[in-house]
Amino acid sequence: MDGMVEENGTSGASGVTDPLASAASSASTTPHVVVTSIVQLTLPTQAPSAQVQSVIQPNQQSVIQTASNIQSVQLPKGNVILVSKPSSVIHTTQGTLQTLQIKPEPNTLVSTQGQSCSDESCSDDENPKRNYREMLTRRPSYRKILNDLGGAEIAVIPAGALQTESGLHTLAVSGGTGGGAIVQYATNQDGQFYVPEDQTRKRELRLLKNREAARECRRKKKEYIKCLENRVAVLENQNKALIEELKSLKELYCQQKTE
DNA sequence: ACGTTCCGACGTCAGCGAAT
DNA sequence: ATTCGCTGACGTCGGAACGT
Repeated sequence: MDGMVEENGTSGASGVTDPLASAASSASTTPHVVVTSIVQLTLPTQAPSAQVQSVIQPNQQSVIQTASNIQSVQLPKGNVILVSKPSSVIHTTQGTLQTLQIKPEPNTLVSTQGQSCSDESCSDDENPKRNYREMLTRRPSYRKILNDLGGAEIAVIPAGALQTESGLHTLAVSGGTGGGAIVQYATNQDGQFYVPEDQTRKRELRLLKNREAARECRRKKKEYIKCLENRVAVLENQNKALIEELKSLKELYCQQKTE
């Protein structure tokens, strides 16, 4: 933990966007956020040193981590942190652990209570494209279709059938994990099937990339759900507090009225 | 101990939109 | 038109929890 924490105390820190202004924008969802001071933090290590000038609400002890090496830096209470580097993670240590990852936009304000989150996945904005996509029903996979048809594990098409102009054949394959696949085969002089090497390599590369993409996608999805859950918790607390406030104000009003 | 059910993670396919 | 990345859907697997 050799991170450098530098207290500026003003919003005019070098190259720092005005946190108050940003806080105001996030205050639409978090009107109770009070900025007390600004911490400019340079995370340690040679690795992607996440320079963080970041954000947080008062009276919360927080931890900032870089996404890559997960080294954390404890911050004193009562500071506002402005994150200027994407791919940083902020954990609060108060109550249940909360994690926010700053992804796409630098200079995005983040609050540790999860009311506002820079990740697009945490946005309340309606995404028409996504909504549209969600409305679309997906057609069944080839594997399912084959199963429904009572198909065998592998449907082999005789050499010569479905031969394309390029001299390749198309086979529908199922089995193993996941859905079916359409694979192109060539035939040699004996009429036996083989898969061209470059095609095999391309396929392996595509599968590898997709594997990693799927992993990342799941990670983001989990993060998003956590973010939503945090938000629910925060809003529930706010709601409770407002109800209490309303109640006490009512009582006060009634008292004064009777006097 | 065993079978069953549930759950989370994974790999793959398919389809979409964006980038080229 | 093609390529690429993202993500929903699907099937599979392994482990935990549970009932018998």
